[in-house]
Amino acid sequence: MISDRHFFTEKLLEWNRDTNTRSMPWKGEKNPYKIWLSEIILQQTRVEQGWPYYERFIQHYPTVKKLAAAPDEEVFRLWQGLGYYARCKNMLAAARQITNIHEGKFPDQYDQIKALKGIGPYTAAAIASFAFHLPYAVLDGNVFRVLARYFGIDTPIDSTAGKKQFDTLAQELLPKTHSAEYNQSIMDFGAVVCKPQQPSCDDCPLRKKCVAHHQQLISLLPVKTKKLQIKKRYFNYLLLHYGNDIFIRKRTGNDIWQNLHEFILIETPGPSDAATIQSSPTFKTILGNIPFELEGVSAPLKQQLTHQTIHSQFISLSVKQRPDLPDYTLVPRNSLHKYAFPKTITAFLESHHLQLF
DNA sequence: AACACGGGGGC
DNA sequence: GCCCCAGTGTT
Repeated sequence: MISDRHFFTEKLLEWNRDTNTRSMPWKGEKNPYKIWLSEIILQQTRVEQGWPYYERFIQHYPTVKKLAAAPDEEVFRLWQGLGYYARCKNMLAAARQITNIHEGKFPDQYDQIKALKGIGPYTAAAIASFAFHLPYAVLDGNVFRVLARYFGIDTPIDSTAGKKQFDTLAQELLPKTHSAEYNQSIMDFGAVVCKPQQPSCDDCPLRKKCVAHHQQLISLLPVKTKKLQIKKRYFNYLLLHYGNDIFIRKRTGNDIWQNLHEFILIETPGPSDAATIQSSPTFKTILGNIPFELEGVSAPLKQQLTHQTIHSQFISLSVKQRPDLPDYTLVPRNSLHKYAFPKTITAFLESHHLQLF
């Protein structure tokens, strides 16, 4: 077992030096701010998807102090479309933690790094090893997969026991004086060779001692237990025009699209046509007895999220008398570009050639 | 310990 | 349609 571990680590580093051609904009980066930014953006996000966002953020905010001083709305607008919006909120909070508590200097100890908002065990280990060469092993989707297959571990990776087992193993495998190189190697290896589907076992330098390869377990490892159930939700958006203005609000609470904006929302348990919406009690609460003109109704739009399928339709109305809507703000239609919206809404606006950018 | 959180891409 | 992606915070 011990020799298998030496074999594993040595072959991995050798593969990285001789064969690995994966290039990324932040590879070899030593600036902890840039490493941190890239890691936050890449959480649960493909490199190709996150790359342009990373470059835009670095361009707008070359230092953590610049980011900390930026207006929230401007930052959310830059994050728009990337998903998992709590990351953006936490990133901003962390930037301000660093500026206020650490005087703008990125902390260089694991515990201090992990204490920052939005930084968990993975990101803390990544920053600690890449920026400061501290001996912390990263544990991300790639590492779980590589370890589960090579060592033939069938403990579910989404269980507490599994996390602990893999974490212990990963930490034991880490060559303490080469943490950055090793962490980079195992993640690249998982992404390039030991891929989720159709891994390149024929070219794999580890296959000689890979348990999954020998026992035909490649497609069965790693094991995950949780299966997600997808809820259906029906969003009816009122585009309520008052002169050149329109009503929007910022989404708060624990629901989806935290901190993004939206129009007047009437959520219904099932599909509703525009006529049903207009005669609903909620609609009456919104408009009272104010006369309105129906401008148009969109076709139903569908957006697939990880845990939800959102069916939405947009109902355009105009009023000549201003309704009292304490939760909503009235903004000029041509200033909508200043606010961050979820994909469903930007897609709708673009398809109707409404000014957004 | 279980669950929620976006959007995109591969098959 | 299902799985995965340089995971974290909340309940």
